[in-house]
Amino acid sequence: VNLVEELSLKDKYIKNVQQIFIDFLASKQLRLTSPRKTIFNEIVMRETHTNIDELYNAVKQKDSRIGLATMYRTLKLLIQADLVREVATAGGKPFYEAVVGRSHHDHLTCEKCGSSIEFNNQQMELLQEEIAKSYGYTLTGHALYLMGLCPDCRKKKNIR
Amino acid sequence: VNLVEELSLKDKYIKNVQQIFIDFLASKQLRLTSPRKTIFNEIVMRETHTNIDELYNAVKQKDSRIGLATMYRTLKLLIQADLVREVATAGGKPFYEAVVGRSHHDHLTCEKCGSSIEFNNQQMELLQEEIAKSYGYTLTGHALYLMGLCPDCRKKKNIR
DNA sequence: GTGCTTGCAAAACGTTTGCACGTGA
DNA sequence: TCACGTGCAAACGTTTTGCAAGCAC
Repeated sequence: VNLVEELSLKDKYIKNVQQIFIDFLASKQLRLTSPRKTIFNEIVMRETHTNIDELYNAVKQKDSRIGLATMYRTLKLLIQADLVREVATAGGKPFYEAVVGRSHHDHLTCEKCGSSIEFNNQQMELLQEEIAKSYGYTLTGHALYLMGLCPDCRKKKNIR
Repeated sequence: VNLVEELSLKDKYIKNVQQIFIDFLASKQLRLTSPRKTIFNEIVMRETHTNIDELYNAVKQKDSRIGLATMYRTLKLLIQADLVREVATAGGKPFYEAVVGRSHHDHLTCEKCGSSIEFNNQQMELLQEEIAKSYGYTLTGHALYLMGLCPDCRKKKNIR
């Protein structure tokens, strides 16, 4: 696939996801407005999680008239529509990430420098199913955060 | 062990943990005050996690003069002393739980009724170590939240 | 045209901080 | 004694909300 094809594939993909959002809105008698479109595109395009500030800056660059309140309101809609997930963090500020089109992953975060790796481990997924089942639960989702020291920070720590 | 013995064992246990807190305070030229004692007892006695509101209510009942600010300040100290852990939640309000004397556990929560089971799975712990290592990280901690439907809620859902 | 949406500013919320007064070591 | 600790209230940063004007359907 060359670059042009790739771009058009991505476009098509976003169109499809956008349809999900439109249908969701329609089902609640809500309207597809320009701010909602802008915010939708900004978050669904992203490859990794972001926080409100980053997202709002990006949105403002596309349309500087959009207010913070609209960000929060639209984010809530996207979460309800199951297109975006809000993840609570230790620092208090949650981050947001697109759900559709992103393969499932968990997070491995360095507690020193805050850098974060996303990983996926099939054995882990299976084990979780098993544990839930053993308590009579049906697993519907999970969140796993591994905290650690990244190679860089461990090196620095040893030198000091 | 009869009830009286059990109580005295628990007392002794708390005395020991209290000593950790006292030593921690001393090492920082901090003082063991009456509010700190009250808050310490209230959280270390608890078998499961709580939030600030529950904790503050309990503390107020013991000594109504204690202010919210002191709650937060003392909680911070207990976290620094590694006696309490703060856990971020999706709803925004974190919860707190004693670390010492509580064996390690993860959470399995029903997304319908909110009830929560604490579990521990050794295989899971080992697998996490492995994953971290495979990315060059040293694992220092983790948080795992399984979401699902508890047996009761699944039953109800099927009937409807 | 109707009623959902918006930006703005104000309010609300949880948490932190400055300060004068209290208190433990 | 005197530095640390406290309660109170004010400040803070984030998120939500009320409102009048705007816009989608």
